[in-house]
Amino acid sequence: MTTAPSSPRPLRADARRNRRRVLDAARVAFEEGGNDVQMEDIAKRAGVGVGTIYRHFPTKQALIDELTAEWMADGAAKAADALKEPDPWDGVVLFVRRSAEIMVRNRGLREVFGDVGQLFEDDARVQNHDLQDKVTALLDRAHAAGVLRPDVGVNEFRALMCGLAMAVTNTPPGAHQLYADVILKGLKT
Amino acid sequence: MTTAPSSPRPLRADARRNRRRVLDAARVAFEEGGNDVQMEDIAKRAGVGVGTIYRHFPTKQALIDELTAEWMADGAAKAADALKEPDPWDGVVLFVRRSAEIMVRNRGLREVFGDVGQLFEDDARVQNHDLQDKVTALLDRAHAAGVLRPDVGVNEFRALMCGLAMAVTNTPPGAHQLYADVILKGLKT
DNA sequence: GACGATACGGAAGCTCGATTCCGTTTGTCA
DNA sequence: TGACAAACGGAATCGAGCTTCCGTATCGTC
Repeated sequence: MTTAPSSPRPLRADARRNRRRVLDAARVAFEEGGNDVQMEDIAKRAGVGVGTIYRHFPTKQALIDELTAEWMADGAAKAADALKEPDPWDGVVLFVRRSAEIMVRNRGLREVFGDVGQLFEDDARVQNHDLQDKVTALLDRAHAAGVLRPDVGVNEFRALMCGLAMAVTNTPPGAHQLYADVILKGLKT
Repeated sequence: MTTAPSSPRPLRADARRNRRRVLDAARVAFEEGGNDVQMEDIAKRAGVGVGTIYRHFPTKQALIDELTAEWMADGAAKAADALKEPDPWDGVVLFVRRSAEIMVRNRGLREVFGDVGQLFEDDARVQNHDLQDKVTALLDRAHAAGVLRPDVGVNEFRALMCGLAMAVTNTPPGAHQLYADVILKGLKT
């Protein structure tokens, strides 16, 4: 996933620094502008030339994938938090609410989710088993406690989260918790 | 909205025929492939040259807008049906269910909805007051009967429908009614 | 402090799709 | 049926972005 975790000699100091700058700039840019930020914008924000981006990431998509992996890891962490909640239903509520909050601020993530089909069918591109597993655990626990609609599995849940992302997209600030509430109410047994 | 409803001389017979063919081909194409169908595909399906499309519609966007207007009109008709339902809540249910069904089959419409901000803020481009008004009536009636969450107005409802569209997007066939149910349950007082 | 390997910047190239243009064809009207 | 306007087809043009390339600058090592 990350470039060369193994053998070849370590990056030169300036290269390491630039790689980080590119990633940071790209993160901000994609969170704000989604897929239609341009490579040149990112380069400008990072204070490097486009060529430098390509030295570190073979394509725009590879760069996005790297960020996506980060976002998924964050999500997995959030799910892990939610699992710490003693009450199974509270766990679900917490996770959905937080997800809504995150998605309001991250257009790139919303778009990635819109692509779900592609993203999740083919596990080659972005590793997300961790997120997948944690969410499954969260839902299983709620099912076992009989507080979550039994016909909602991970896939259905994911689709609903995509929906939430969409609803949240062009929405007056603050309203996003309303959508989270509607979905939560709909999910409860 | 439609090209020149008024003064200039009527279209020649072949032109009229071609215009219809283009529109029909475009409808099918956009329903299936959304915004990324290409003008040339449409031309091919319609059995005309690209030039002919441009004789009738100044840009690709104009063509999409024309179809969008049709889709909105359909939606308004569905909302009108729903208003005929004697029970206010049944009306909402009917409308949401049917909308879900329609959206599963129409990628173009889903994408248009994804753009909601643009589409509805600026009423210059596509006329949709009719849909807007009918849905407002539907919701008002349900509010008055006390069966619909009072904090859900047209805008919130629209956002939720967008969400539904998204959820429905990469979904196993048949599952879309599940999402409609979840949202409906969440909407009910 | 000199040399080779690495990395950099950003102009040029390439691809893909929308849109334009114009020589040719077809419909309409007398 | 002939003349003219209207419409057609589709090759050529144009623009937008991603990606490549290469001359120059920097790093790390001896």
